Amino acid sequence: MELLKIYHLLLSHFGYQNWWPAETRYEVVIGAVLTQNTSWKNVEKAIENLKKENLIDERKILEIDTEKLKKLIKPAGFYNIKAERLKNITHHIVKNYGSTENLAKLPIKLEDLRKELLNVKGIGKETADSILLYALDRPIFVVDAYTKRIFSRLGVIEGGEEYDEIRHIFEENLPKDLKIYKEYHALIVELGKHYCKKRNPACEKCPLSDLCDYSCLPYK
DNA sequence: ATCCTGCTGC
DNA sequence: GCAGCTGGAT
Repeated sequence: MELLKIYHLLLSHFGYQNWWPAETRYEVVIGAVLTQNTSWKNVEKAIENLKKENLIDERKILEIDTEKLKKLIKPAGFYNIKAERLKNITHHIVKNYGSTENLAKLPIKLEDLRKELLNVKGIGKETADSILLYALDRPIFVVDAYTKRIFSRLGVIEGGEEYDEIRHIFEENLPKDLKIYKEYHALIVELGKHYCKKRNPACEKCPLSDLCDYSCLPYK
């Protein structure tokens, strides 16, 4: 498996992404929920709205009226359910750990913490893993729609595999390294957005074209 | 399989 | 105009 090689190709093409773009752990949690099926650009606006009101704070999100929260996060779309989801995950964190910062310090087993997050309504596998990796610094590989698309086009996976199966493929073929996990997923997103697009992929310029049979590039 | 939503880029 | 977006629940 050449997953590490692909990582280095992406890294030398795009450079370090230094994900996740956030000032605090809790801001990562908020971003992870808000970006569900939503482009980051729109999430930025929602987070800006929250920052203006100094709301990137677990207690304040719990205190704020849900209708007001909906208005503030509106730019991120799906604001009705996302407001509830933000309340849900925040309530879980505060009730059990006091704060995201505090949760990050606790020596809870990764699998246990993951199951716990998945029990929060509105937190699925991808959101849970994003929180674990980027907010809590836990070594877990995040799989998203870009990951599935890119690596099925590359032929590394078939495409129909389940989330955790794909996650295991990455975890078993990469060094268990936080930095690599964080950067790799960020690089995958970058490639998916600008090159390995759903339609009209830019295969000619793709840094992985040498490894990929998906496109119909001439003389390949 | 469908619903939930605003916004950007083409 | 409308496809697509760092999904999840029903």
